[in-house]
Amino acid sequence: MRGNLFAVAVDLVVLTVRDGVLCVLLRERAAPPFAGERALPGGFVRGREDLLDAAGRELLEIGLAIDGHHLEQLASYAAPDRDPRGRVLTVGHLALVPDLPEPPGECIWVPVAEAGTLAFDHTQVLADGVERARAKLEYTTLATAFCPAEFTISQLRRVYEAVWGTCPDPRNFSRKVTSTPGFLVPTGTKVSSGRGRPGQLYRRGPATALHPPMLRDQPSDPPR
Amino acid sequence: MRGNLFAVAVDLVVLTVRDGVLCVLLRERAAPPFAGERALPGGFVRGREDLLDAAGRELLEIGLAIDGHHLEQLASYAAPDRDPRGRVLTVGHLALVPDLPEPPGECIWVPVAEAGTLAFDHTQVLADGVERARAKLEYTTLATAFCPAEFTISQLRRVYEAVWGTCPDPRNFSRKVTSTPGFLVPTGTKVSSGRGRPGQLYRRGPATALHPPMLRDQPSDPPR
DNA sequence: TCAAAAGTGTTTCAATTACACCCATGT
DNA sequence: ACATGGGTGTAATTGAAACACTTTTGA
Repeated sequence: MRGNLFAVAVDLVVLTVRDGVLCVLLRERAAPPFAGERALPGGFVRGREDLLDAAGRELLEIGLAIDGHHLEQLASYAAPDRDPRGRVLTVGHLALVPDLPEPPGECIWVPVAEAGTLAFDHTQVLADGVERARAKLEYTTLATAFCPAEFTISQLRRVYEAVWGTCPDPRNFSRKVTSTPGFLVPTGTKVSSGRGRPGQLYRRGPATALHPPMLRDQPSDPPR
Repeated sequence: MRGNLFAVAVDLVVLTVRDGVLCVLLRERAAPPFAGERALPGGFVRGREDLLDAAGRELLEIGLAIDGHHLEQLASYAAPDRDPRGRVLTVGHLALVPDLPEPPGECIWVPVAEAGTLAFDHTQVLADGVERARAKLEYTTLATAFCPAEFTISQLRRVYEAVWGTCPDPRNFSRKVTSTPGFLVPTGTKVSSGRGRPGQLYRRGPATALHPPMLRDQPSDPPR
């Protein structure tokens, strides 16, 4: 078998919305390389694991339950000098989780806008993950992955505002999501958010696609 | 460094449109494993190559020039038993080329609908590649990657028809693509396609995104 | 002259936008 | 009572779908 051998890692772009701000889960590296710098959580693929299994295990080790969370493969990165220890290919994964009371494991939540430069090529992996999340909010129902099991339309709208930085008119947004079949399932109960009229509670519906899509004001120009 | 070692391969989903039919480039495997079966062209990553470099080299070895062709990473596949020789991770790539007079190299053009079951997990890789191409025609100008340097709107429309199986009304399609700034650049010359009124010739413009997108009648429901 | 393909004009319809207005609740 | 957020009604606007019709070529 020609070709050289690689260690294969999975790295996780775990995104959430905290207080209206899109945040990513980062870990400060204890050991070299890049000791002391911030990096995406991740680790090597073990034994007979498949990629998504390895990513799920890393989520578990961080302290996040697997099921109920969105987890998908992003892209692979294998520049020859990306890891000084040798040839390491990493498969970036995107995980979306609802707001959690405490940062899990040894990790910290950092606003995406303040993430700065990360270890390895994780700056690029993070950028790709955020762009993927932004794009998918347009044409899928993925925004619910940022919400707890039951949520109001306001909470869902705040997800769009945090991820996109903007969002359509609240009243039209409400109509759009409730009129898409299978997007939201009303629970029948209402909840008060402190002030104002209480909102209807919803769960995720079975729909995944959004037709027609939700429109951003100035969508970014993705590379072909 | 924990974790086991992998051989890393790149496999290519090379798509083109021949006589109005979406075709994929396949190679019959000479050596085990899967000897005699059809597979996607590909090979192991060598030396200090990055992934896209390795995919470009494979394209060259097949006999296709690199530049001018669209080439992008698709996804990685690493199921533990996908290759009987051991742990091999493959990074699928998508390449789009215009119709070529002869099938390059040792390869054959096979209509995607007749590809059947391929070696390894290449059936899945092909399906993912086709789905990516279908999706990208909606919101990018990628269809021009299937066309030669100069082409008519009819040729471009036939790309949509081949890839999607359907396409909007020819007259509205014409308006849509010509009214999107930067999609098409008229060359000023006309060309006759045997019968009927000659059409205007165009080149690719600098635009990559399509806003608003081209709409399919029944878009497939992509996994979240 | 006719068939075939390119391209324009125009009507119809669906969806988004914008915004006036009412509803329900906490203070 | 009133501020605050939830939600409905509705007109204006935009863009796509549908299709009649003209233009330009080859046979």
